[in-house]
Amino acid sequence: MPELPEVEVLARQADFFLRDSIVEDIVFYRENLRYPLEIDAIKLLLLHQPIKRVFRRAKYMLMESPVGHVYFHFGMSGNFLKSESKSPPLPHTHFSLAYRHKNNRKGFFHFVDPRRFGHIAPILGPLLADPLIKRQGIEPLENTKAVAQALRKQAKGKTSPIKSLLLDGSLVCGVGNIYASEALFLARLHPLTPAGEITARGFTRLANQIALVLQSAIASGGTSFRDFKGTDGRPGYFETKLMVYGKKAEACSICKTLIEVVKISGRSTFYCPKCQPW
DNA sequence: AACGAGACCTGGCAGC
DNA sequence: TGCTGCCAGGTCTCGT
Repeated sequence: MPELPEVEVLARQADFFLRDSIVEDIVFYRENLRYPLEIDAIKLLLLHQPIKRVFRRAKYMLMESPVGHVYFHFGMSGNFLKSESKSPPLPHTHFSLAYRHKNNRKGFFHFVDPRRFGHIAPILGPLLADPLIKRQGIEPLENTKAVAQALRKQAKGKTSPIKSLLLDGSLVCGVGNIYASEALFLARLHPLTPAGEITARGFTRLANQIALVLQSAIASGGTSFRDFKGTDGRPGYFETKLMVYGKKAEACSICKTLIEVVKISGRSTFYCPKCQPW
């Protein structure tokens, strides 16, 4: 579920409520998610601390207090839901946080993740020195020229498909399976094109379209594919704007050719064979 | 070194 | 209706 836009939407909504709030209580409902949870360290960083801000880096949501950061990763099915009630809003709620804002407004956030591919972990030292943060690639919304250059440099001499390169988060972060298909469609590049064969102009087009599709998805509140919801439980509306993802055998909205699907490194990849010539 | 497959885990859905 | 098998947005690890 959550790629960059979905995490951005969750982080903005969480920031709105949690910035300048005190964390009054934290409850863990289990001792592990993807990995064992460092519950004591997370409590040390958040409990009774004021939240300075909540923001996103790559597909991670980061909560900052005066003593450090805690990151939330949402895996494939994770979500961060706001509620007025202390009790878990859904099955598979693994963590709850009670906050009180300095204006006395209070509430709860709940980390819900049925598949438990997500994780919550403390970052004790400086954020930029953390190994996890260090291995994240370029933010695709910040500098499209740098994205195009990085992709081009990495692609040099490579015969592996461009789609695989896009999913490498240590190069360009935050682009997941849905938006990789969408950006390649918008840039008119066949997903199986050997990365090394793409021209400089092709990479510029691709970097621009990655940024555009991500921005558009954020503006729409994320992709409500299957089960994604914002913290308020409302779905995003970007799904209605998807051009190829999940549209196998449907007519391309540009040329009416039927959308095809191919597995690339094990992930379903959707494309229009006419709009995206190889 | 670089790539792909497999693993993690649950829920939803299509097909029988 | 109910069972089985397949598929899913991410990312780490292992084997080739």
